[in-house]
Amino acid sequence: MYRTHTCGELSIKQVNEQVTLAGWVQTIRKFGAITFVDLRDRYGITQLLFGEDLNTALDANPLGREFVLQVSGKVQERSNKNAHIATGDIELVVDSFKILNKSAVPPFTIQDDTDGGDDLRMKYRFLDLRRNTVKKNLELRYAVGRSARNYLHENQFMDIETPFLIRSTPEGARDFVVPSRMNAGQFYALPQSPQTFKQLLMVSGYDRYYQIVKCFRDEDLRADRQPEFTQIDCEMSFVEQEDILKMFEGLIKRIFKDVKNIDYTAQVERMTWEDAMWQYGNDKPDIRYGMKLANLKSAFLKGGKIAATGELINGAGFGVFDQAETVLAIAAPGCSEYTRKQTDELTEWVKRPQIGMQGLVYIRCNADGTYKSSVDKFYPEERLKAIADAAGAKAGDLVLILAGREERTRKATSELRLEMGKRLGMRKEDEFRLLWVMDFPLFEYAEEENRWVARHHPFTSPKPDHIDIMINNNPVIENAEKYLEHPYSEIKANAYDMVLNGNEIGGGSIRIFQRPLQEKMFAALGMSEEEALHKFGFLLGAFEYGAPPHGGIAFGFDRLCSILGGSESIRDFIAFPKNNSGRDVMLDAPSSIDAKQFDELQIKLDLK
RNA sequence: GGAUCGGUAGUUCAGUUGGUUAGAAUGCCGCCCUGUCACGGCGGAGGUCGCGGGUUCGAGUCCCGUCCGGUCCGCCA
Repeated sequence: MYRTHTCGELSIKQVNEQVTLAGWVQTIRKFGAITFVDLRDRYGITQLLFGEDLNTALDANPLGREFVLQVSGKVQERSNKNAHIATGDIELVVDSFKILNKSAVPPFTIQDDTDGGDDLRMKYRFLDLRRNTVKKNLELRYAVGRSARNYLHENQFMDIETPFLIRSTPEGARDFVVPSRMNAGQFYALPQSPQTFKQLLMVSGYDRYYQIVKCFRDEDLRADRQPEFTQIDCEMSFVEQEDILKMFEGLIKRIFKDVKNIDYTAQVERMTWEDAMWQYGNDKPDIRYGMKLANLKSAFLKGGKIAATGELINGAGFGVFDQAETVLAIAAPGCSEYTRKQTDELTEWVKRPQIGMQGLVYIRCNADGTYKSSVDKFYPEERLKAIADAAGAKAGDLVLILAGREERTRKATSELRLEMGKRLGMRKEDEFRLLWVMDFPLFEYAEEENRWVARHHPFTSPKPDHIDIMINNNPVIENAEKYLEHPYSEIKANAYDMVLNGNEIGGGSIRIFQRPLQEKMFAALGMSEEEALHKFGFLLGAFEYGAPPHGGIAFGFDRLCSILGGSESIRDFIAFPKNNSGRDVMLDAPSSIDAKQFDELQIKLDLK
């Protein structure tokens, strides 16, 4: 027997018991004849005392960091207790020990605040995983998964596996492809999601399905995006949107309770996509704080100067505003005292290429009721007050105004709102606010391809009221610049995203379940009948055989874990993640393959 | 595809206007220490300044190229 206890469980109760532990050497503290060794395993740390009995004195320094050690001895109460660790009341007086394995000196310290950089930690990820902080993240991930499984199981969801080697359908993200040896020249694709399989399972009558499943997308990475990632993938039959929203806010609330011990009793708020875009400038608003976007129509800003007659002079305002397609503002609370240096810095911030604005106009709403702005010469004070009021500013606030092309300005103002929220400490890590964003547009117009693309995916159903618009109109666009005037722009989808603190953690829809509508959808996306049959014939065929009404949702498991764990990066919550360029630096993958493998696949490499 | 920051001891970093032998902390090795838990004390080893080229009397420092890593934009139905 290698051990009788783990390194995390001994306490005052076991005093005088003879025990055996096994684990890794965390630290060695030598004091002449006696030596303290902290022994670590997955469960905790126990202090070992060598040398009280001279037989076990460690004279020749036989141990090193991360050696694997088996020790036996008696548990004794410590004279100096350590309140920082669970086993701090006791120590193990070693009477015999065995080095089970030696260790090379690790390239970084195995501690909570390691001295290792990200790159090095990834290369030696097996050592990094020994660290308490990383272990905690994986434990949290396990807890989230377990909680989800329990909830879904209790609600009659059935875990069914779907294949990883499937057919490539170049719609949406790029596929990872895998060559087939037995079918030379042909390739499997790894699934971007099990979407069509779970819909087929609905046709098969498994009316509540779930899977915690790997998905693969060959797109560029981010701190919160990996090429292989995990979804909590769910689908239900005989449901309306309302049923799904209730079921899955229940899931998230359950996870909050199980994992964070948070009773999320509040109603999960709901917002239409349109409101989200107007009020927050993006489709995943962080509603932990206000600072909503105010739309200052350029007409309102025009005519700043006042003629002798008391009338406003049309078009005499700040030229940038007069010409802008959109003028948006936020009121940063309590920032009226910002120094020139600070406002200049914010101006530089919005001018960065990632934000891409030309400049930033501000109005100080001073505590004494006066107004001061960077465009004073264009607007009299009462006009500034009117603008500030429209932006929802109070005395002491700083109004920040951006102007330009609608899409860019909206995006930039949204970013500025998030940045100011961060700087003002309004995005509190321990506060969680859920939100459903609903009624997304069904289509988006892809200018490069001159066609409509599905905003969610091509299996999403339109709002019942909008089905006629889809059926009765030709998707072809005569004038690409005026796509907004096309009836398809009006069509809203039965789709919903769950947003947590400004992050999209899940999204889904009520699906199309009738063949004619699904065919119409493929046609709307510019697919010919043959093409649709070729790519999705199996699904269209299945819809002929009694497909039930159904819908579902998929949650980004890694991202959900990272948010619950208070981290920006999902890599911390994945045991073996890829780096920024999609590489596994530990395995040094991807790599080239043997000539023999190419032969078997009948593939000749000819890189451009 | 683009922007931007970084690469100096095992590790994390500092290194002034281009100027003597490239430093600190930590880790590592040795010695001392019977109550530490970030132990302490003394001593020691450890460097192709990512790589290639250029400017210069002289380059860690300036210029060009390249590789690697981080973050972001595009992309991610």
